[in-house]
Amino acid sequence: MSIYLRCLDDLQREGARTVSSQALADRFHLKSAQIRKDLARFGEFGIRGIGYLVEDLRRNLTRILGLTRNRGVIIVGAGNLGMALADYGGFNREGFRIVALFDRDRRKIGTVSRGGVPVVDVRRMPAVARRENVSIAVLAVPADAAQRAFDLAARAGIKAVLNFAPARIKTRPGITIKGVDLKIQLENLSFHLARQERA
Amino acid sequence: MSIYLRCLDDLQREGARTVSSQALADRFHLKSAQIRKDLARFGEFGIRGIGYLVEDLRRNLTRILGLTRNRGVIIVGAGNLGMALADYGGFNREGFRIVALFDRDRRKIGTVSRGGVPVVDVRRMPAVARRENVSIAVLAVPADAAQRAFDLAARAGIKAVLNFAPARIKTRPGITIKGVDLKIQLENLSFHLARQERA
DNA sequence: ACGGTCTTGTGAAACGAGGCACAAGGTGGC
DNA sequence: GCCACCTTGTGCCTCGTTTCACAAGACCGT
Repeated sequence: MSIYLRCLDDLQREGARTVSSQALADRFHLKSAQIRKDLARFGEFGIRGIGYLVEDLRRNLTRILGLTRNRGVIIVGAGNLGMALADYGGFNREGFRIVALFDRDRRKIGTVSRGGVPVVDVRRMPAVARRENVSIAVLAVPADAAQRAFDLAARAGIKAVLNFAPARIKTRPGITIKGVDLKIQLENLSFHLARQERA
Repeated sequence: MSIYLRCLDDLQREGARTVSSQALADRFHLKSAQIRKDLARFGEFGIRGIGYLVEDLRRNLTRILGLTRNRGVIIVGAGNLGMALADYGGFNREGFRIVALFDRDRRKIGTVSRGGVPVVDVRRMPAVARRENVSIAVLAVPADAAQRAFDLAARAGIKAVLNFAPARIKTRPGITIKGVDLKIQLENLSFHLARQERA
């Protein structure tokens, strides 16, 4: 549902001052009623006869998504994956701010990623997380270190976790965890392929 | 739905010869009826009074998911992300086989990743993909190269694409595309956080 | 000022996923 | 052989989500 926001950014860049639910629906291969229902859940942002004011709707969406203040994010694990995620795409412009990478390897601690994100000793995670008021952590560690990394993040006051490690993590109440397991993604693709091939 | 397979692997390692839908349900915090419905969609694998034969069900699931022959996978873009994905976790054992990384950078071409995956000139993609009968590609390139990479993969006969670039790609009929956009993931987490904070 | 034409918001209908309960089928003990 | 006991497959129901259809509001040309 947050992909609407991305679309609004595009529209704003294109200079559109207003947009109708129908126009949005076309962009997403959806029905216009769906768009209206989604948006109406959080208040009446539209104007009948006109549509939605792009600028206004964009502000409201960023507020609803909790992106008013740039949320701090930490990345645990400064391997290839962690580095890649740190330099991914310009978050820093749009709602998120990668505060630091954490690792145990002494040779990595003290360096910075190509994008300028510092690599910090994992033991300093609680201090840094609290000082910068970080509530989101990304786990980019090997599978066998995932649970430990999670526990550490939990102790550091993290409230939401994005887990890239191919491991099932035992969470605890009050912490949202979302897994991004590449193998499952590939299996879903393979499943779709198998269906098509049978048909 | 494909996470069942992972569970069956675990069970087989534990030496279980048979498993009931109830036992599976407990592992996933689901109801037993759900499991049975899911499995019955593809045929009657269970035995009344006994449950499911682990070995047998596992074979059937891998067949349904199209993993009977290890599917070949290519990765486009040999940056940090591509390298990390290539060495991710032991796919090669379980259904997928990373064939090659592709890149345009001459300094990278000819090298191999830590896990032993070779980096190949992007112009050889069609030849390699067809020779190895690859049908899945992973896009790990910058946003501005994503569309070009996709077109290239399409010409190479790729039928399914996993896109890590933060860009919307114009697909074409017959090709399944699945986006894994980190920013959207983070926004979803932020949304959940915002909801909790308001409550 | 006023009819025509947009577009939103929303009640009603259609659809699909998830859960319950039970008949059918199979095992093991006696 | 028979009976108590399991477990699957499936018809029914419930509930949330998507879709449709329409009244209410807002602009525009005349």
